[in-house]
Amino acid sequence: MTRYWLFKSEPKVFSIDDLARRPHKTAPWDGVRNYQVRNMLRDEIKVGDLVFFYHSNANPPGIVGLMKVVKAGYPEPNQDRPVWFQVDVEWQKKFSSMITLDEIKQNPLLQTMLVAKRGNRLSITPVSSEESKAILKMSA
DNA sequence: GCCAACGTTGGC
DNA sequence: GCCAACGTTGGC
Repeated sequence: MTRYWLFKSEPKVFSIDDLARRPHKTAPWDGVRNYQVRNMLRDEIKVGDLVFFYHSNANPPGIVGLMKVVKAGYPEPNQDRPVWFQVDVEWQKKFSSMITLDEIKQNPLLQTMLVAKRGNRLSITPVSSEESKAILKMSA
């Protein structure tokens, strides 16, 4: 069963277009420094899982496209004590228009999304299959 | 183990 | 740039 996730990135730092320009449209998702998210990267996120790319700190913020996990959690290179993990993601598609945070908040099916809740700061969150269907429908 | 101070995230 | 929310740190 395919699982869905939402990964946040500031487009000024790394955008969906940056991912599309990578060799093989693939990049390691690194730099996570939160233990809860680390554990998801290490234990839960699997090859074949689909990932919504969310632009945070953007104007407006929102979901801009879809990625796929092509390599499951492995330690970031050159780490010593606290070992941080990364996965590799591959660009799948960019939505013809972004689904803004505002639209997410206004869709009754997406009220449950963590990203719609104030104060949520996790850079990676699970997305239910119902939520993912609703998002994909909005993007069509 | 409590909790105040501090740092970071991210919407606005 | 502001600031609310919340995770982390470190003194006790």
